[in-house]
Amino acid sequence: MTRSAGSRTGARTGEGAPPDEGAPTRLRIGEAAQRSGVSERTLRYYEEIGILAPAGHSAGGCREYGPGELERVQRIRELQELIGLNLEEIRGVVTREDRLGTLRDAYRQSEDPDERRALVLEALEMTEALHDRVARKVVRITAFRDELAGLIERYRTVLEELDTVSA
Amino acid sequence: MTRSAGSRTGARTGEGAPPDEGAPTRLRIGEAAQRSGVSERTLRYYEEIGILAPAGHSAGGCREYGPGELERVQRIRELQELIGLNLEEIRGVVTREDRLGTLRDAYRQSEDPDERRALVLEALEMTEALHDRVARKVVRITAFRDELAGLIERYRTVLEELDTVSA
DNA sequence: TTGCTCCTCACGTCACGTGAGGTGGC
DNA sequence: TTGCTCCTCACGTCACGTGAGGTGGC
Repeated sequence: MTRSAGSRTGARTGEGAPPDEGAPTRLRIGEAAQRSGVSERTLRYYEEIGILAPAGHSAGGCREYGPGELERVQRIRELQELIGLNLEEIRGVVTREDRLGTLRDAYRQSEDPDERRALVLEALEMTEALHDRVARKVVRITAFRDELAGLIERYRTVLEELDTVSA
Repeated sequence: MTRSAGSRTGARTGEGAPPDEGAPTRLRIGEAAQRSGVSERTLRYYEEIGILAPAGHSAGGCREYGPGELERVQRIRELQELIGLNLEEIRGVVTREDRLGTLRDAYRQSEDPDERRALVLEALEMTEALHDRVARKVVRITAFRDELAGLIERYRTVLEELDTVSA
């Protein structure tokens, strides 16, 4: 409930703003959407289905997003666009990553080592599976790119022939 | 209306079938869907919106697909999954490719050379635009793959550390 | 006749898009 | 007060998924 409502326009047009007071930059939904390249609706929808919560709310009830949330949007988009996961699958991935994140918190370093090991192993296997999917897609898309390059070559040849004939 | 209904099971389990009678293999929607890796509904939907027509119909009214249609499905899928075009954009691409295809028909070789040139030039520019989009995506997805590989490395290191500590 | 695949509606779903109508801080 | 951005419904859309109910050839 730390009342830090304002701070709009951020570091936009160099205005000699005071050096950060320590609190990370909080953006309202409009700016957050623009910077992460999605729509406001998308951010609200991600919140609705529980895969991305705002860092907090302003006094007036506006959603506020920090850098961590923007990174999360990037992650979600990568998993969605580059691998082709749906949002339910993505929930599974980011939930596991969240649990892993808690491992790095200092006050949890003393937790059950077996459980820690199991969690890291699970994350390793999940990431390997994702890597495989991406690697296969890289193969397909590279082949497709080369196919298009070949097509371009042929069109150019045809054009040259058409020109030499008409000349 | 060439009545060639039957020919199911195709060249499935080596049955010593008579060597092809010349007519290209026609598949009904079930086999066609399986071979191109999409659902029957998807093939019907593509027909509904006018981007893929069956090669013909059997006497009983069943849709029949030839090798050309299966290739077209592949093309549509590449444009959809690897570039991220929607079906309206895909319609634009395949329509242009169709017009280009008519250029190769012998009985049309005598058409207006200026129009031919314009068509090929148009196809060249369209393909270059597609190539650029794919190339950019290759960059992104390769970076993502490497990022995942780095994550895997780190998880493995963490696991080793956990093991040496507990040993 | 029984199985299988096919057919045509037609409603459901996922991931948002797009207004409608209203509030709230500079 | 005027502008702007934000809010919450709520219906629309795209690309299919998923039965319902029925026909047709081996």
